[in-house]
Amino acid sequence: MAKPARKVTFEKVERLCKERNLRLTPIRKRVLEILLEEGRALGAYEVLESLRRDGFKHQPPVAYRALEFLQENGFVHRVEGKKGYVVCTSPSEPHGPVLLVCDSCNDVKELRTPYLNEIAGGIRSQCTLGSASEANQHHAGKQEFLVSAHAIEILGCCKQCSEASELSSK
Amino acid sequence: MAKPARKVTFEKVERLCKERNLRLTPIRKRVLEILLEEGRALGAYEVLESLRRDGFKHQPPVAYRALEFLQENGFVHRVEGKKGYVVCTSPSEPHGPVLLVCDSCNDVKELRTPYLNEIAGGIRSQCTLGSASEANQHHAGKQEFLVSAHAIEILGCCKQCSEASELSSK
DNA sequence: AACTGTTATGTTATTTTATAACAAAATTGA
DNA sequence: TCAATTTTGTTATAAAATAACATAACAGTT
Repeated sequence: MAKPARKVTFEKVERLCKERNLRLTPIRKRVLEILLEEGRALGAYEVLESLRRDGFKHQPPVAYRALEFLQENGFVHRVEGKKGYVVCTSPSEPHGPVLLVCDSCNDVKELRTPYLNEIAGGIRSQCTLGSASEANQHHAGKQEFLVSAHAIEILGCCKQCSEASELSSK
Repeated sequence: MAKPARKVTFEKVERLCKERNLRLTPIRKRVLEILLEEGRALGAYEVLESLRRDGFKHQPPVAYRALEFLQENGFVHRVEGKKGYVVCTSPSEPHGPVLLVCDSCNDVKELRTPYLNEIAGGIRSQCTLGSASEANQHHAGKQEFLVSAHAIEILGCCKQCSEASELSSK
């Protein structure tokens, strides 16, 4: 079930890189694949370990640079609360992420429009890649604050983990 | 101008600790003061450096433990994007923070109700201290995700820094 | 006051996360 | 093919966070 979605995302990123003249080099491509395959928030050193297994160079900067490239171009989101990275589910429209982060398994679901619109009031591109909702800009405005981006992380417990803990408590 | 507000906050925390039978020990008290005096997001090691200057013990766990205590009890918020900590402006009502974080000076403003309500749809206590907005819980529900807390960080440039950069560019 | 369980502190060491700096290689465009 | 730019390789280190365990302080009994 997950495979087709992964393939779609991967090809979309490839297409976007072509369109934007970005170089999706082997390392960058592999890091994207690793994140897609895992489907949850991965730390840079977890990515590094996968690169090592794949025979790639695996000093820290290798992973950090690839992740930086993917993040700067809107293909992955940083999950601050987990010090990790996760693939963006709608890389073609720049946006600040709204992430559902499972505390127990690090699974991340990204809320998409219309959820995102309802919560944050619509996306508004503001700087190169960062973005902010109109609602946030509006309220921030009263504080005379110029919004460039936002990060919304909602912590809790995903369906799988809830069910697992229910079972074990019986 | 800032002094009275700091004093108010400090005394409110002292009162809350008394009410809740929490031990606001000298170290914890000093860390709270340090954060109040600085008014911006401070990293644990910055706090540590202040403790050192004040003659307190200053190994990393000293700061981390005090910050953990203050955070768990809702007196400070963690600023994930800055790996820092900032004093909560409404410690008596548990809530997930909505923070305006200045990228250039680390100044943090916390949006309070009604901003918070408008943006996130009202506060709803859900676990011991974490909390989540009804709106977030609602949307998360469609994903069958049990919300326990949220972190909303809005990045940008504060008034002071905007003005400073306007001046320097003339 | 002495005892006991609990909470907080002191301390050392280590782990985890992230970046600086610079050389070498690959790629792009003229 | 040359020059400029970007990406990669590599070493070293910095910065942030925690593990583990000993000691001390405190709270509530007797």
